[in-house]
Amino acid sequence: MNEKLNEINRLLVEVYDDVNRIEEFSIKQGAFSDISITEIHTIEAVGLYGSKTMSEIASQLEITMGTLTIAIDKLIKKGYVERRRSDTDRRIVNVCLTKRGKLAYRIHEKFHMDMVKAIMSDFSHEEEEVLLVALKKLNQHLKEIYMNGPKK
Amino acid sequence: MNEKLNEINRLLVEVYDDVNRIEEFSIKQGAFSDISITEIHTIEAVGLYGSKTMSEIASQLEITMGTLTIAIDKLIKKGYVERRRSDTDRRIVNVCLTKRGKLAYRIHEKFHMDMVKAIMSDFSHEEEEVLLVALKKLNQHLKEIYMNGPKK
DNA sequence: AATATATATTTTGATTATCAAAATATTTGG
DNA sequence: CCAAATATTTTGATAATCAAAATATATATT
Repeated sequence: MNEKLNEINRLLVEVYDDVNRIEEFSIKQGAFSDISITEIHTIEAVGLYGSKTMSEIASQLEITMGTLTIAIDKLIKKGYVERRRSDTDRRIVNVCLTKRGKLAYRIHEKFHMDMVKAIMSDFSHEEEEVLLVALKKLNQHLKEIYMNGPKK
Repeated sequence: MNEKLNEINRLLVEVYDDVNRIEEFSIKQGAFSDISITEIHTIEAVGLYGSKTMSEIASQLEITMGTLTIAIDKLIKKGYVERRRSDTDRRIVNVCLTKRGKLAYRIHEKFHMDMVKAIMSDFSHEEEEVLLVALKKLNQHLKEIYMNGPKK
């Protein structure tokens, strides 16, 4: 019994590490080698459509606004995002993607889709369904653990 | 079709982020709040039994030896590992866990097991089997992507 | 309206994790 | 014995992060 848990744990850890490495690798190789994974995630959080405030982005990424300010400064320098003060409330800063930022977003999105496609191509339709259900449960459970603390 | 891929992708990303947060949280709350996730992973790489050389640990963690030197310095200060020069080849440094290091290792291992147990408790025996197979395939696939580059 | 309080963001000062390249110490092959 | 190889550490740099202080603006209260 414990043996199976052990194997699942090992597989999860390996999958986790691999995803990390592959994502890192795909960025370093691609057309946008001047940005890091962290920066791609910031670009993702800004989103394709319209603009978001600093607080919105920071809370979505679960980082402080201080950290975000620096991240956005750098992304502006590199030409991926724009910063604009709101006209209606001049405390608020609106951030949106530039053309280049949107392109980076789309390419990263495609990378993710290709990865998932590659993974799924091995599965039968039935297995696919089970995996979907399993992932939902897994996700649900992790959220619960996160809410209530990991104590057993 | 694309819709399902999208959902699987979203679930995978969420699971990934949750695991990260939960692991972080579990360390910060527990008996070893003076070490980070990175440090726990270094402790894991040193391993419970015997000792490992700096090169072995660095290559396992895929970090440079310079980075590892600093990490080990800090873990020694905090009392989790010991450094000893080999008697047979005085260039080589052997690192092993202290009592405290071993305890941290075991507690982190238990955390992982508890998490997997919590996840699996929701699954029927059949689902469990499918998940195991799915994880194996997923893992296999990721390794292939990693080897051949993520280009489709 | 004037002032106090609240809100949104940036700045400051610090820490951790990381790398590449240079330096050091030791071993091994000729 | 010396040159080359090997194992590690040191150095100098950068990225990502936080908490707390500072700044700017809006809102509420008297």
